[in-house]
Amino acid sequence: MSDLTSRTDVPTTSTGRRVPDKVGLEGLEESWSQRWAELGTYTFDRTRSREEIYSIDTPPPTVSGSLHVGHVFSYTHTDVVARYRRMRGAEVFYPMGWDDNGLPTERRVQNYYGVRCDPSLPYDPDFTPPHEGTDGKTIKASDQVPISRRNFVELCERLTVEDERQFEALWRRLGLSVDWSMTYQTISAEARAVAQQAFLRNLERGEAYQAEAPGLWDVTFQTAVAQAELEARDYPGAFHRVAFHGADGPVHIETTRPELLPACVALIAHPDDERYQHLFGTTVTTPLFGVEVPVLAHPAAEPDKGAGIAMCCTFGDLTDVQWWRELQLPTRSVVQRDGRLLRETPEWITSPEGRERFAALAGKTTFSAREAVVAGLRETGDLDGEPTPTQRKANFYEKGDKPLEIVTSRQWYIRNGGRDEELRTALLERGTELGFHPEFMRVRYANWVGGLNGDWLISRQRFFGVPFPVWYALDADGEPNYDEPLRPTEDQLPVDPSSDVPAGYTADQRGVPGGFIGDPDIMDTWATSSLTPQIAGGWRSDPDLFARVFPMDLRPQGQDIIRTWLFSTVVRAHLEHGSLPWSDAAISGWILDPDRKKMSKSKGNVVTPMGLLEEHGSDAVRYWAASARLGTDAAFEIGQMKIGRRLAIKVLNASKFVLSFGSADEEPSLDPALVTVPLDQAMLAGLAEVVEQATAALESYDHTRALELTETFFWTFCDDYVELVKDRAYGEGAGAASARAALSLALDVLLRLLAPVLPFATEEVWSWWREGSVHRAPWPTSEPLRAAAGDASFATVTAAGAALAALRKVKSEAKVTMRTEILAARLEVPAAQLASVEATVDDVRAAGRAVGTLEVVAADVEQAVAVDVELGESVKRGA
RNA sequence: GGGCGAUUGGCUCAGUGGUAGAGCGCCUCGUUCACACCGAGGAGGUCACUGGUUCGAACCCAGUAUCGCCCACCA
Repeated sequence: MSDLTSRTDVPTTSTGRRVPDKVGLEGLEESWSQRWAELGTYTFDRTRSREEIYSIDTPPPTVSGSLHVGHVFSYTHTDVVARYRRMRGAEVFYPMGWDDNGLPTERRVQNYYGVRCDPSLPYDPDFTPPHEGTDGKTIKASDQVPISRRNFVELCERLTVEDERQFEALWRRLGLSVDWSMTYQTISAEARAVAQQAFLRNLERGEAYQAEAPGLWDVTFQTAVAQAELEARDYPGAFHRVAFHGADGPVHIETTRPELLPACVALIAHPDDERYQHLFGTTVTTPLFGVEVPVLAHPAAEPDKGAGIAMCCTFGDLTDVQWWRELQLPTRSVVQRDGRLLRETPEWITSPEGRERFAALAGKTTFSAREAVVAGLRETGDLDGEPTPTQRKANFYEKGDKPLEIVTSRQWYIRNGGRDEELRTALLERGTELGFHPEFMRVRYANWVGGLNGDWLISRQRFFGVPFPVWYALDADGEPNYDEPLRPTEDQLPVDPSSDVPAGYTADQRGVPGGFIGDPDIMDTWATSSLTPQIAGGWRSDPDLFARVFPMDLRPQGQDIIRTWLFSTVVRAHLEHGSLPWSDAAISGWILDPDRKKMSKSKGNVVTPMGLLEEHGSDAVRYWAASARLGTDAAFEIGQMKIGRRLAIKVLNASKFVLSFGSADEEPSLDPALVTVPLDQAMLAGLAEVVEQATAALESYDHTRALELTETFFWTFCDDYVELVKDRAYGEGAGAASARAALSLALDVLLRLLAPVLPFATEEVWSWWREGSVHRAPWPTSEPLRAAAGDASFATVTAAGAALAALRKVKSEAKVTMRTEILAARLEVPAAQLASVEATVDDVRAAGRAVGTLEVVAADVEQAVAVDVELGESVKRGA
């Protein structure tokens, strides 16, 4: 049994043939995926050295998300690479991860079990959820039972087991050559420990820091949002022309956010703007609220925008933040974290009328506050004209549906070059060291890094996720000391500061003066996902393994997450290891539906991947995926899968035929010395060329070109070469032996060339006549083929094929069966092909049933043509 | 506004300086001896547009248009 796991570095001696009478694709996925599992065909051998290993940082799919054909598409690309590298002799490290961290899982667990995470609660080891599997029904927040973070994580792990099973079943059926004993989960204790350890080291080196600063905030999810998660969307708004009161009369500004009037801290115009020179240095008062604010000059003000003079509020947009910071303006925030205005009138509004105005707005949403402010401005006559509707761009959290507000909060950041020229340059340099496939994806990295405007915000005010592993000492007044966080040691990780206690404290000191509190926040999912090489490679728990796989060779991923996953992984590896996380990145494109739109659930055209595999067969679906080059969007095309299916079936049938020659007890010979006939040598010469070109293509991550070359050769091999030699191969003697050896040699090579794309059909055929797995067989090289071919040229096969086609054409035009004999004919061939056709004329005769005289002459023709043909009696249908 | 990619037969895509290619679809025909999940033959394109370079351009250069995506733009 162990023979299938052993490497076949040299062609094994064949042990005869076990070709079934009937061949087909049905059932190959089940039987082979099971056998591969039993035999450990893809088991990773961790004794190999770094030089012998090819390691892949596979994207962990979000298990709570739905399975999508896009997954099948891009994971097939990776598997083709993995199988190729394995056959090239590398030990492939190809673990699968499950991403069960983050909002999608949080929501599912809430609904599935009817619970809600409350990190302030203690762990309950005997907790039983109130519901179990509520069939997608949403449980109202008020009905959800609050539980500790640890209980919540346990439920998550329980729920995702089922999701993972489904994914694994799909991947096995698709034929991913993953070592299934090596999977990881992004919410596992190990992943949490890795994320916390990496964070603590960042903290120690000063790469992670806390800051109280204005930042983008989602009022629905009530969490801070990072630059990478922004999405600019069109959002309807209106310009309001509003009068401020100056000493010399009104000063008009235009704003889309009149509700921020109470948060106004200054009016700002460009220093060169002549219209406002006389106002610089003076003050004006805000309408309605009567707050005195200065008129200031700043170059970021654009004279041709709006009125040319802007109202600076804390905070309406990122320009406000810039002005606030650079002009050292006061902070007068009125929008709270829930998206509503302050409930109490702020102290900077002093006039009784202003305080009354604000009191009427207190606690309102920004939307109703805006209506109220506009009504007020109308009343006082400070609204000049009517609001003009406009379509503006606003920043949204990619999962949210309300525009982001800017609020001040204490957050954790990791330095990513966003405010540090030296680090930015270093990270841009890393980008140039990384091999992007395709190359043009590189600019997306450079654009993103070049456009960063701040460090990486990694803290989230959510409940489910990896907690920050720090506590803060409370002083005698109960105020936390944020400057010196209390840290665990690395061997204590993972910790949950909401239930674990820092060294030197006892549990009853939590939250009391002189005691401590835990950091309430969790890390952004990218803070964990950016460490997949470290998690999968055993950075923390298995340094021996890590040394053998890191830095990894390949990161396959989608183009949409270059700015997030790819970049953040580069940042973490750069900071922790001073290296790239991998040498190459393979970027897959989108799947487009027939309307050329990205396939999505909302379009209602989602096809379940398992259904696709069941209907068309895995090899067929893989063929479709492998036909699309990296970085190129591909159409979801059933037709392409049918072509793949046809190819897989042809592989089975042609192989069966090739293996049928010779007597049953005779072993197919792979002896190149037997190949003596020019046509056979010419075919092998062509195959040698294909091997070289396909190998070069795969080395440069161009699996599509490799497949195309192989496939084209394979069809020519079947349609022309096999047809030409089959009569001879049926016979006896040196000619027959030559044909049979050439057929076997070609089959042996073609199966290996096709194995990465069609793992099931090729393995099935391999099992008929060879030992071991084709997927552990060595990738073919051209040398043995060239040795057998001598100086023969594939042009001979082309010429003979063209001659055969000319004979077929006569019969096709005469509408007779191909078995009709040709009693006499003259073949006119291009002069350059004359020698080739003459050398192969016996095979051409046999294949064309040219039993009588066949004269071959050179003529001024572009392609071989048969003239003066005398056909024998047509074999009619049913005759 | 800046950038990246795409634009080739009805469809999906190759082709990156030397007389337009493949597969699917279509048309005609054939077939129990590997394969009807088959085979043979055939029709079908001024290579988005305009200009330039060149003996010669689908391919190089400049510009235009359309589509997709990334980034920026929130007064």
